[in-house]
Amino acid sequence: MESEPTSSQAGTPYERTCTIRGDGGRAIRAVLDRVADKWTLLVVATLASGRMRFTELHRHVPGVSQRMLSLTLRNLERDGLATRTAYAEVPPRVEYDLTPMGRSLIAPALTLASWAIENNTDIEMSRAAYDARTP
Amino acid sequence: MESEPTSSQAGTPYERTCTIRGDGGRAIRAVLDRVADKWTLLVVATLASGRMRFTELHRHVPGVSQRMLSLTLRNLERDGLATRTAYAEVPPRVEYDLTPMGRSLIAPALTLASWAIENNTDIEMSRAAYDARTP
DNA sequence: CAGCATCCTGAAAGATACTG
DNA sequence: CAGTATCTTTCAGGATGCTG
Repeated sequence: MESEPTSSQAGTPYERTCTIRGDGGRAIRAVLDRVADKWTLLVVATLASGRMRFTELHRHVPGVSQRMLSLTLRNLERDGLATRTAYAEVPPRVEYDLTPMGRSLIAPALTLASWAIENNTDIEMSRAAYDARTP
Repeated sequence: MESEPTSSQAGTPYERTCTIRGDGGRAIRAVLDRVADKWTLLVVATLASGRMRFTELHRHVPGVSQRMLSLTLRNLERDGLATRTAYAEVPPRVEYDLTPMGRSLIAPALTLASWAIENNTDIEMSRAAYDARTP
């Protein structure tokens, strides 16, 4: 990782004003590296309604491939955000569920999602306008 | 042996329980496509303390290349999250600032960042444990 | 100073096929 | 059912050099 030359600019007190990157952005990096891929938040959001098995998940998360779902779930399990329970039955049954930590991610994600919903139109329009005046 | 009949899905009323993906994930997709790249949130966070010019920004966002900073800023401007003001001087001076909409993104981002800070250690440990038992 | 133009790479993700 | 195994594509992002 990178050492922090935060002292480069002693005169700027903005680190105190905005804790979002008080550590040089390491926190943001961490959370983004964790959840900013294409499927993680979607899977977490789907699991938010309760435990679910693989195929169910596959149906409920539109567009995800088996491969990506599999990878995403494994990472969630690895990070301690979801549990995987395999039942020794035939046919096999595997159920996924959020851990308390996984569930604690829902609220922050929801905040962001709400922001997205509220501002989506404005952003869309801003883009269109920008593209229109920029050939 | 049938275990308990996982009462998870009765039809699918979970869309009401969890607005995070009530639209099939389009909102999440939208916001992630917007801010989940490597630099956007960091730049927004940096601009949160006030308007800044290019080189200043370049110094304050550790690790960013000129190219990526330039691209990030252009996208922020395009999305209506930041403004770009060029002064007709020599040498040139260009200042960037957040728009109200851009500023409104800070709080949600902060929520997520806080979650990251709070849970980072647990996740790290979970990972280590997972990797240890998975050769 | 504030950038754009190029070239290049690795990692993420999609498509498809196969299995315990 | 619940996944792997491969192969291929894509493209974000880094490195470098040049300019108004």
